[in-house]
Amino acid sequence: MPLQPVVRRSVPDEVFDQVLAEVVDGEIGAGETLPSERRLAEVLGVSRPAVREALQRMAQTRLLDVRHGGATTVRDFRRYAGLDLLPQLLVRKGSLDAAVARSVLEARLAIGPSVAALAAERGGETLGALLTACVDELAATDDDVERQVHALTFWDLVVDAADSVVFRMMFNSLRAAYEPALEALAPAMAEEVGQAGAYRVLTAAISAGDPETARAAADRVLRPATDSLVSALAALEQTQEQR
Amino acid sequence: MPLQPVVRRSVPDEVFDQVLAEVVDGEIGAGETLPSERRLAEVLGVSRPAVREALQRMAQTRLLDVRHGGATTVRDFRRYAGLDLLPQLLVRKGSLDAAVARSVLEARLAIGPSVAALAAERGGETLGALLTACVDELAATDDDVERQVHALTFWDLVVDAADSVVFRMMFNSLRAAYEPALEALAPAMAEEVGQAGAYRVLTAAISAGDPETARAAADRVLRPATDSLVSALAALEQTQEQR
DNA sequence: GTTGGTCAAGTGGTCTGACCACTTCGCCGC
DNA sequence: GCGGCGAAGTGGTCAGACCACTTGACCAAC
Repeated sequence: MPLQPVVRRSVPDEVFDQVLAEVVDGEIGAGETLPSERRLAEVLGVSRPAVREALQRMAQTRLLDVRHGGATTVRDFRRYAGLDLLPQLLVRKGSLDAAVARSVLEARLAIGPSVAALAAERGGETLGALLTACVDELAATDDDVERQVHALTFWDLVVDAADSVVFRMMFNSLRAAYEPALEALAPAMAEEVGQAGAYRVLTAAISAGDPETARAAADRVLRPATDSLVSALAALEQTQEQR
Repeated sequence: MPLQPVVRRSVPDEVFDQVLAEVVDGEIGAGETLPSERRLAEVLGVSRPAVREALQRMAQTRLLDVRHGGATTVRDFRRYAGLDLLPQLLVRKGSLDAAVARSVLEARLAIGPSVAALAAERGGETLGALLTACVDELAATDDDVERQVHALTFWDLVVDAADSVVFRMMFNSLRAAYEPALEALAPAMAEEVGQAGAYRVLTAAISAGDPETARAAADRVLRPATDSLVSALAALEQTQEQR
């Protein structure tokens, strides 16, 4: 068994997670008020600064509305939460949320091709060589986890070449949600990252500076696994509907 | 002159913004270490908890790496920052960053049609009526700011109907960046939100449950303004290249 | 009755100073 | 050279205090 890094959870982290769970699971609905910082500190058995830090972090994520002198109220996270909340939503209570996972797959299928097209438009001279090297590495290994890492690097290069901050940040957010579960997802993604050929075609299109071909090639890289996983998740989603 | 709400900036807010600016402007490069919390508190003339709160918020945004007992180092925000950083990047030092604005436009043009297609697939019975009501309101006013608000509501409904959390959160993040500048952008967006007819076509396609028509209609709503603004920004970007 | 003022209670905002837990790194003895 | 020790410096946490603000009840003046 591979040794795991020791997880060190600070007190504010713990508080953050607990309050977040209350909010996300709907225990405290939007518009309701949270207990006061002092009260929370007392109940949780921690100091007020610790509570405060956690609440401020939640406020920054637009999950709380903290008003000086007034009460702290819960906001509707569905309406206000940004993409950075994705990791917390994707894996809740230790298991993957099927609806969220489906949504992630849909999003990357929608966005990936557009990013590839932009990369084809704007990619510099060296891009082709970098991508090729990356695909070579992907093709050279048999390990699905390693393949995923290389696929991620591949897309990282593509996103860089697209030269669009918003896509860059979207990619960062998605990766932040994806990476922690990378090992667990290895079997699910094996189908996709095993197709080195598809990545080669995409690389060629991008290198050639042909946006529309690149868009289609990217679709061909992403669609098969997306489709099969989405239907698998749809089945799972039925099961999960115990909420 | 319309009365403005009083802005009340807390000490940690102030610290957060200052440190963020240092990081985003590259004054402190990725990998470099920040002064210690005590030192920062002293230099900024505030208490350590205030500094701490700001730094923790930055760490949550993946902009800093805070290690117990060790130094606090700056991470490469280009590689790690999530979409929630968008507002801070879009308007820096009080003025709009052209490259970021261009990127926002590109992203919404890439994503909007896909969301519309999903909405057409999944939209319920009442969706059409809601969208129509929204477009009616949009068509009924002459004020460009109001029109934008209605357009935003329109897309809000579409995103809801698409029933995909990731797109929902992307939309939330984009809106959070967009709304503060809504008034300033009114002239730029007037062209788009003035085309009530295009929104009607899109509404019809979504109501009809026809994904591909909806995709094309959404493209037709978004593309004209996107194209003209992108070229305007390209010219501006030349000017801004004094960095 | 409505308006506006006052005041107390409760909340978040901030500070101080202390101590704990951890990392770093140089010194020391082997 | 190498392992271990320990001081110094860093972030983590706490307690308690006080300030600033909102809220709502109460009351006076119109």
